Amino acid sequence: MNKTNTEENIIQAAEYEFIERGFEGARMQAIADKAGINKALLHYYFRSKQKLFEVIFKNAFKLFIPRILNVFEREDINFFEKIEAFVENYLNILAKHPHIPGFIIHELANNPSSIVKIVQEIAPDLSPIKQQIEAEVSKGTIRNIRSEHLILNVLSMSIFPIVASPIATMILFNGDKKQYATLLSERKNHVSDFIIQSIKNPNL
Amino acid sequence: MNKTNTEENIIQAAEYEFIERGFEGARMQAIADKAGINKALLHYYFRSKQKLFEVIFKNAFKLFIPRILNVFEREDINFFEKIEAFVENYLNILAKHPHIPGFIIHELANNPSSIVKIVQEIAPDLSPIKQQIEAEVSKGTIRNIRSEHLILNVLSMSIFPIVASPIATMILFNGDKKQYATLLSERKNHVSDFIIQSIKNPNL
DNA sequence: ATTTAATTTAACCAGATGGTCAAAAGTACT
DNA sequence: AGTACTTTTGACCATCTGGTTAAATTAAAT
Repeated sequence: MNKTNTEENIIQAAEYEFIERGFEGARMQAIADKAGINKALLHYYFRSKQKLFEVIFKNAFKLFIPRILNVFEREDINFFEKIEAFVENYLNILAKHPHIPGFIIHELANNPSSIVKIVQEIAPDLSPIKQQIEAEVSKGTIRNIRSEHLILNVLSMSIFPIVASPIATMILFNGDKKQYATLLSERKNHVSDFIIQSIKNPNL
Repeated sequence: MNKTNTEENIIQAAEYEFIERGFEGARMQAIADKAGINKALLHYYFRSKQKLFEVIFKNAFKLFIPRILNVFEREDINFFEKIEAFVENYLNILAKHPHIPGFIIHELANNPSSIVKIVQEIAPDLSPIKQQIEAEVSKGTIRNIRSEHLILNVLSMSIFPIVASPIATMILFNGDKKQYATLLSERKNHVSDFIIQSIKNPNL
């Protein structure tokens, strides 16, 4: 076993454990077992549970501040197409990592300074997007809307149905997961349609 | 100290502890301290951490399946006004209990059967609302939309900004909580506007 | 082959945690 | 005042948990 392999094994195991159970629920022993190593080796590579957690959290968070925002820097498509592209992209990422948003939200709920720091470091700068929205409002392509609301609406309709899927499945489909999965797949088109329908200037 | 008082004290303390820290993070000792009693008394009233948790979870969940749904049974207002009334009501409840939705979502993430059972018992029946949406589509007052999507959109835009407030505050306003609070207060009008704008039939 | 450094393990430890128990304190009833 | 029942407590326990240490194994360098 060389160092690189073990370290990677640990990270994968820790990722699963932390994201599935949260910091408090995660067990160092479980991570060691899943990585096929001794618990002491865990502390040899990452000094403490806290340190290991921070590595995992950082990785997870990075996944969700994607280059996807770059969509809004493209000049070959218009604003509505950018929204479509963004939503589709984001929903794809969410489908691949459905447990990460809930994980991030939960761990951030109590605002432990260690994590807040990480978020601040990595957090993306949305001001270009804000400006772009404001520009569209000025141009009159979309009706008057505060940029923050629009951003929040897009993120809400994309992320929430994933984060709250257990309850949503029960309430909407009496627990039928297949039906809910179908609904989710429909949302790749639905969400952007719904948004564009709402913001587009009806006079054009 | 009479029984009623102690029991109520425990429940209040447990509510705070569980909702703030989650089942795994909650400590029986902390609950006992906060209730001003002995830890053994906790087990005298509620046999185990699990049992106590279930009581708290049930209470919390009940708060969010409100009679508010009754809004949709009113006959004195039209569909759009119902949406407005619902959103305003729901956002008020959320403002009063901002930590409960995240709590419910997190505890349900791993689908422990004990909790799933509770949810199934209490979960509201949305079929009247679904039918109402479909009726509006037939009437042509709103454009064609699948009822589940509309419901999910309303809930998403209402709940997500509260659940994800720590990150949202950082990303949108660099951590300025006052600005975010202002934004949230604006949403009582914004969310229903945004929705109605999206679904209303433009030909009418 | 021998020394040196890195990797891995088994055995332990201290503190925390949920939970128990027998006795004490309180209450109600006669 | 005495009995019976409920409520409350302090002391205690078994187990779990993150973390440590010293020794063993393996790999790298000379």
